[in-house]
Amino acid sequence: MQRVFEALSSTVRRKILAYLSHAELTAGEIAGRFDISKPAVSQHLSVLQNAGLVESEKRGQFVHYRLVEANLANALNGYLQEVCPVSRPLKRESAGLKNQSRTAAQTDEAP
Amino acid sequence: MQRVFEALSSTVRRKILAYLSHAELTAGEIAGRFDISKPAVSQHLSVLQNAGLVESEKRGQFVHYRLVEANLANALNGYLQEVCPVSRPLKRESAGLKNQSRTAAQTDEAP
DNA sequence: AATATATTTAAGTCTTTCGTTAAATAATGA
DNA sequence: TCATTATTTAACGAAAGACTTAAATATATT
Repeated sequence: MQRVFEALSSTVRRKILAYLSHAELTAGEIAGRFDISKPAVSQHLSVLQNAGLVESEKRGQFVHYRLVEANLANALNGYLQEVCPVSRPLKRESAGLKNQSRTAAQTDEAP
Repeated sequence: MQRVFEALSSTVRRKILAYLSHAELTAGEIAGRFDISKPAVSQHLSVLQNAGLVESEKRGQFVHYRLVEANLANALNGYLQEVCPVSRPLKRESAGLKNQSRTAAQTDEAP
């Protein structure tokens, strides 16, 4: 929990997760999408991996990274239900979603 | 988005939110639940307030803090829907849309 | 074997964050 | 008014985080 939220506190790391949500990528492909050095990206990937949000597999000389969706979803949904108990805020929550011009959904999402 | 995740990256701040999920509390009541100084807690409350996760109201000499559940839920659910494909089919289904696949843009920052 | 490519580790700097104590602000009550 | 209580602001040092470049490791190529 601590590591997940710390991992998510960085814009670069959230962007990495967004990239990985579309496709598995090598470390180099990820680094190529940022203006920072490869070692810097490598460190960000370590943080994400230690948080359980990504996993890596070495194939040949490349290291492929992929998102671990379940861990991200469980961490965020779990925390949400801890702090925003489902019983109480359903109506207010979906009203808020509509208000923010995001399509309202996921009020009854399974864990 | 940035401020929300930065706010959530601290254990103390997540605990404050947990306390506030059960009841509205004054700054002093919150500070009394931690072993750090009152100014430290006050700063944490500022971070939470700047992130839109809590709001405060001064009544007499006390400042009462309460959780803004909708903002927390929207931030976390919104991010999850961006990054976790599993949440997207549900979203489509409940919205009755026949949207093809993921929208490629909008990776991180909210519109 | 020698070289090139992909990635990580190491070491150092710079900035940010987290805590502290002391002082300021504001409401309460003797 | 003066003192007390509640809270925040200010200033500062210690710890942590995010970069950098240089070096190490591992795989592929010639």
